[in-house]
Amino acid sequence: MPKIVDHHDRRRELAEAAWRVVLSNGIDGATTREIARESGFSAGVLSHYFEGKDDILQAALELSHRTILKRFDDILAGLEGLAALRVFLLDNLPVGQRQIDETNLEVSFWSRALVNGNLREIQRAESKRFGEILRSLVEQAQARGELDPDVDSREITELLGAMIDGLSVHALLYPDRYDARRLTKLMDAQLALWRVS
Amino acid sequence: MPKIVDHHDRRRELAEAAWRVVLSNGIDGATTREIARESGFSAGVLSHYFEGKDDILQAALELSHRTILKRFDDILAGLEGLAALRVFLLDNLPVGQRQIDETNLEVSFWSRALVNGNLREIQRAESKRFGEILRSLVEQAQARGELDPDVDSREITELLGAMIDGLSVHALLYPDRYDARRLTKLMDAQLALWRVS
Amino acid sequence: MPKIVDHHDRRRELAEAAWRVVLSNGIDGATTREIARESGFSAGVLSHYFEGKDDILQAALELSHRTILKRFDDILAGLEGLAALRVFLLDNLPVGQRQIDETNLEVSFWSRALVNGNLREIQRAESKRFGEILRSLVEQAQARGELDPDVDSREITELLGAMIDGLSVHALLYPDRYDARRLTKLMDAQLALWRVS
Amino acid sequence: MPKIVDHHDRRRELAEAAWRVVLSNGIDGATTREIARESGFSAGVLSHYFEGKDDILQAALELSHRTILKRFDDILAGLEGLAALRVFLLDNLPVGQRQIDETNLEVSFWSRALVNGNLREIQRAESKRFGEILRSLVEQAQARGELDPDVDSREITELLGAMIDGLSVHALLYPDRYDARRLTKLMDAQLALWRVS
DNA sequence: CATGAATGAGTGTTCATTCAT
DNA sequence: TATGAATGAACACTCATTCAT
Repeated sequence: MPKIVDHHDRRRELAEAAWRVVLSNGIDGATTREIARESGFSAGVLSHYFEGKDDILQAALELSHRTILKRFDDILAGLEGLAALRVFLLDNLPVGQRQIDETNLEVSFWSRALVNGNLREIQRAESKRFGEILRSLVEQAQARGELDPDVDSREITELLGAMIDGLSVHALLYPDRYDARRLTKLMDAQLALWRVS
Repeated sequence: MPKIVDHHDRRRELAEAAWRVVLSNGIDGATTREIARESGFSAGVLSHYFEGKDDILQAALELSHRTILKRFDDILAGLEGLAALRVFLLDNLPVGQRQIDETNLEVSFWSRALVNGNLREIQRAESKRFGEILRSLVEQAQARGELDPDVDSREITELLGAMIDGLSVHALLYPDRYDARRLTKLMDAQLALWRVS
Repeated sequence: MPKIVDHHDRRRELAEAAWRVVLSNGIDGATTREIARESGFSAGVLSHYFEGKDDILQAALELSHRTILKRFDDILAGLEGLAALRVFLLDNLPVGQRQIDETNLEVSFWSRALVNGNLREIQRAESKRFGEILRSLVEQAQARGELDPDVDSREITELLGAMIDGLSVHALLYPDRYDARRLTKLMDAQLALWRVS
Repeated sequence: MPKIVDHHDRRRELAEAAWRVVLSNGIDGATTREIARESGFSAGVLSHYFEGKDDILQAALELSHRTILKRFDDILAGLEGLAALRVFLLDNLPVGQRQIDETNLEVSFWSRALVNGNLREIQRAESKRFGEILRSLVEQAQARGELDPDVDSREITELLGAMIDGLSVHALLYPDRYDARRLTKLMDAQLALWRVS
């Protein structure tokens, strides 16, 4: 019997390598050779686990999404209402190295998603999942009277979602202008706008 | 007797071609050959006016920035306070084809700027100019009592700037979810949060 | 207690798979992976039974030759003279699916045989066996007075042999121009040229 | 003004290199790198003149066809009837190095034509042109009473065409069995079968 | 005996860049 | 100044082959 490798595990391992390469080299510098090198395998191995380069990059993006989604449970455990919403929002800003990396990957894929339907669909699905969680948290906070219940929850959700991505890209491009404290302060200020006086 | 060519004009001409190619092919599909073809010149001509491909792309980005900045004067002519601020913000959302194209180019460059110091500097400078105009408009609106004067103008500016880019990328990636009307409504809703009651 | 496998049988099994792959994919598209897949075995098994890819292809060719030779006995059973010769010739033209496949394989190997001594030797040996049978049938027909006995039997043999391969390649490349009836008619016409008036 | 290269000339030059590489390495060993090396140019130059590898190989085949067709005029000049037919047939057998090379190329492409529609069409067209010339020569010889006028000229044409290709492939694969003299003798014997007694 | 993971050389192809004209 | 022929490194990808299990 040959060495048995779990196909799923190896795919993940290679997708993680792709993830790291996109972060360090940019998405344009993420060549299959470099991904293979980063993974510690030879170049040919990629073809056993992926259809091609696009497939690897998609897998890296989806891996990042899955990682982020999984973390939400831990983050939100024991929290409710506005407190949960705030933690959720702050965790989706580049306030720590982990979040910086995840956001970096996301932004790296935006330019490609503009001209690649597959990537756009992946991000659309993630955006939908993200929006649903966000909206549910917003409505919970409204129900508890912590946020103005008279404002359409969809409006709040879309504004907060846009704020997340807008602050994220600014923080990544101009890290000297937006450190974790500033991001937190800005997000709190935005939330405060919907507080009931 | 050599043909006299305005160096500056020709650079602009080529940068415009690069601009169009980035929009249609994506920034990864923007090859020098394609830019040359789009410009109507031969491939070799690029080397007379640009250091290399990066230089062409930088020029295209800077051209887009200059075009946008020039338009602000027209847009804001005759307007003051909140009205001016609102028009300024809406003009920076992808509400029309021109704005969609400009935003598309901007987003296309973000991924490269993450790993390219030159591009990052260009965008930082533009962001600074943009932020100064925005802040001045915000403060004007505050001074006129149209926006809450007790909120730090820098805070409002940064939130609005983030909102612009966040809504922009969402509208580009998911155009079915964010049409011009929705973007306008959302931006108005955000502005209303700072209205004095 | 190792599993007992008849080495010879397994080679044949794999050679048959190679035979099928050459037919469906062309000899250039006959990869070891595809041959393994077609055989139902894993890729690595080929190395246990063959020296390498060339060896597999050789085995497929030899298998085809053996299959063809074996069939001659059945075909010629009970026939003599010109009738036997005619049946032999027609059976070597692409008049049915079996013959089409066999001819297809043969033609597929010609290009490789031009630059591969091993394959050339295999085809030379087959050609020799084929020629000997053909000549014996020709001489039998001559002896029976069915074909002109004054013509050198080697000459008739070589012309008939060339005619077989020439018609074969034409029929494979231009199947609309040469169906089974036309091939039969042409071969009969050629034979008739040596009939004694 | 840059060095101006006649596109058609350079294509021909490269197609000739491809022609030589197919002869020396076989059609499977005809890599673009090797063709470029043989041409004396770098690998990248091929893309300026051909769509891809298939296009180069097609061009090599078509070049060979054009070369052969052009020679017919010289060969047949001043000849008529059976004499012309005989010279035409002999020139299409591998009796000299030039003909050997041309036939070699042709046979090399047969295996690919079996699975490649483009190549098959090219060879079909050539076969059609060849057949038309052949038939016209046959009919001329029949009209002059040099060949039996009672035999269908199409039948003679198809048999001679098949004989050409059959003898050709045999001569290429087993050159020790078929030298120029033998090929000539066999072709003459075949022609004699239709002579009027 | 059979597996299939892994290799790495080699493939066709693209592309930014150079430079003689 | 503008051309476009030519370069050659780099790219994604394929594939025959090896070998530990």
